[in-house]
Amino acid sequence: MEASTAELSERLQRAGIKPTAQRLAIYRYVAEEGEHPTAEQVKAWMDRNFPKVSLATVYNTLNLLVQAGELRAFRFPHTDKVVYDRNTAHHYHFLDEETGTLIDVPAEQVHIRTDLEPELKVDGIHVVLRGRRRH
Amino acid sequence: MEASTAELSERLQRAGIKPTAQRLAIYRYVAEEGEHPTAEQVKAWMDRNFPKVSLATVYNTLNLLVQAGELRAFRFPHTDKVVYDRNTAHHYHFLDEETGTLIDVPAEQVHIRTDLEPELKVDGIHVVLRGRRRH
DNA sequence: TTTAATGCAAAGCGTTTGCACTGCT
DNA sequence: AGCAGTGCAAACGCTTTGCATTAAA
Repeated sequence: MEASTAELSERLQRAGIKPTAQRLAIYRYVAEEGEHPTAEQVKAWMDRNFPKVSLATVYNTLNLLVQAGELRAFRFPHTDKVVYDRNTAHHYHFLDEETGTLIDVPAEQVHIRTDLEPELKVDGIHVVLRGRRRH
Repeated sequence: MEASTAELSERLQRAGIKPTAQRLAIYRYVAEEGEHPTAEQVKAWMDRNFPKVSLATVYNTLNLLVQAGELRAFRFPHTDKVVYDRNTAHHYHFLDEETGTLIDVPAEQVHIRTDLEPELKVDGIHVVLRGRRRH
């Protein structure tokens, strides 16, 4: 499911983002290749595949994509770095504490029932499952 | 349930922490008065109640207390600042998005059932409920 | 030609660290 | 005297910002 440059470009335009070459490269990576990358990892990929892009542009573009809803940004307990997630669907995460790897968990695989005081109205739930993946 | 200085002092000693005046003051605040305070808030309280304590000592002491298991440190999605929690029992949090207030939620009030691929072995779960408290 | 995007370096924010000094024991 | 604890300022890691330069419509 490799999207063409034209497709990616169109998706950016639809999101209200002018599809410059730098943005397309970043978008291609985070939307197709990167697995929960940090800004640092995006920058490293760009250095290899689209040299001369500044870290500021990486951050600016990632923030744009997040604001446009094309990407989600998460902060996890185990690191200070923001992690970008192409999965914009409702889902949770499993953190493999051995490797630091994040694994998407579909919302249907986690069932939560709360029994709170009635004045607490829940609008959303954040779940991080911590553990190990057997190998 | 105001603990005496002697009691607090003893608790610190039992935790392997030498009870200096600064540490006692910080411990008194976070263990009895502060509601999920940040280091900044601890420092502000100290400035009012125990002047001349450095920010470094605040951080060092909070870290000591966390290592000793007397306190827990959390990072939440809505802020970069670490939040200290005197509740060392297994519990979750409700974040009032209107006020930024954190409310402890006893573990018994949240029931979670997961249905993951068998190779994912869960050791712990992080839950943050986001919403509003009706008033 | 007007406007937006980029690159660079500096600043910002929360937290940590190095090191000299203080004060118990 | 010895040594843990403290205070100060500098350093740190990640992210954002200001501003001059470049590219695009």
